[in-house]
Amino acid sequence: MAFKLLKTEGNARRGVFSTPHGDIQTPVFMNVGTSAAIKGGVSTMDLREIKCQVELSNTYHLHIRPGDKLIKELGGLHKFFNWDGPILTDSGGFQVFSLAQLRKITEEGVAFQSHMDGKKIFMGPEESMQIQSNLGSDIAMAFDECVENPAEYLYSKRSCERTTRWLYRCKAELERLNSLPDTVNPQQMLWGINQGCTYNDLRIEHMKQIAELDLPGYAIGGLAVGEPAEIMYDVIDHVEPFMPKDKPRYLMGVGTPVNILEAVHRGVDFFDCVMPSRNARHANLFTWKGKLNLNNEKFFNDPRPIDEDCNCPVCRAYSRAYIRHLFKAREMLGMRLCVLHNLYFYNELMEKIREHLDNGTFETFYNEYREVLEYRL
RNA sequence: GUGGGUAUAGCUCAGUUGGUUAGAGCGUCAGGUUGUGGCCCUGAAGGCCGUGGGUUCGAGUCCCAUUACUCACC
Repeated sequence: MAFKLLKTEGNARRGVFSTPHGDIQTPVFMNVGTSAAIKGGVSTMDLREIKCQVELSNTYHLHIRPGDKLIKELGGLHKFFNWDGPILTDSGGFQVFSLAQLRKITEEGVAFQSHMDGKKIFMGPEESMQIQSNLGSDIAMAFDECVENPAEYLYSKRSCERTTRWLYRCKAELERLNSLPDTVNPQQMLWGINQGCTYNDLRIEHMKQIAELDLPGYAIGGLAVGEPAEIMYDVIDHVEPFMPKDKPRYLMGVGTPVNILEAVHRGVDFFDCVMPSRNARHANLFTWKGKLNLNNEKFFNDPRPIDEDCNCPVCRAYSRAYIRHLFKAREMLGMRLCVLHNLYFYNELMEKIREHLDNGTFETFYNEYREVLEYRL
């Protein structure tokens, strides 16, 4: 369970991270399957074909439905949805703040109502670890408070301090759970999460605190929540020097292809984002020449693939006109094809980044594609 | 055939005792979407108010005729 740094170019890093379910080549994009399913009808049978290395699922959602105890009974998440590669589970911290109703935060944890049925639920560090242990993911994320942006300085400071205390409880609880005889994945790891809103001094102070726990990985959370991208980059620039060099860094929930390029450039290794799949469900696609909205009328008779430079299973077989027709006809296949393409694009973007890092040409690639990827076709 | 009802945006419909530039939802067109409820948000285009007369300073609105659709009865 270790991170091996293979090569660096500036701050950018090329590495490999070992997990109980195989190695992860970094930088990497994790494909988001919140409820143990990639939205849009993509199954784990498809994941290898679209170059997915890591799948991400969510504690909050799976706890509410179908229930983490059921998943444990059925042999854990890997078996449940037929994926034998690495899985990371988010702690539920973010969802408690983004989805749940009527939440009440105390030192113990958060009491809230489920967004599905209004049921009252309590989740604290121990509960989050117990759920993630039942799921048996390879990487469990710490239970944190994702502070809204903007937030008061004093509130952010106190929240960070509490998130640090929660992190110690997460670590203790996971160590206890991993030592139990019937645990699903005894080598499950805990990664810590840096918070601090947009206050660089809080970010740095918090990062120093959580680095002391010597966890196998560290994330930057609470970004891309409405602040301008430049502020996000600035926070990364400030926090990165205080993140352990020999541990993977994960920028949670980010982002656009350009956000990812910029973050890799600044030393980040792991990413996840709903953007490729969510946008795909509305026919918003990413290509090597820019962004494209297949709903646009101009594509109604376009015989070309989504991206002529793409080698994904969708671009090898289907035209823009056909996929646009599927969307207009509300056929679910349209959504599925677009999600497959966008995830392949993201995974291929990461593969190219890795190749360029291997070859020492990342800087050139970064400069060449920063603007192209934002262009609207 | 007789009697009633309806006719307004592509669709389903609002529209005050007659009073500025006739509205909504859906659809269309175009933006947005960052640790995911397929949700949602923003903007735009789109009307000879069935047709022809009439009353009035002024008609989507009142009157007459006509056409189409529709319901009931014969």
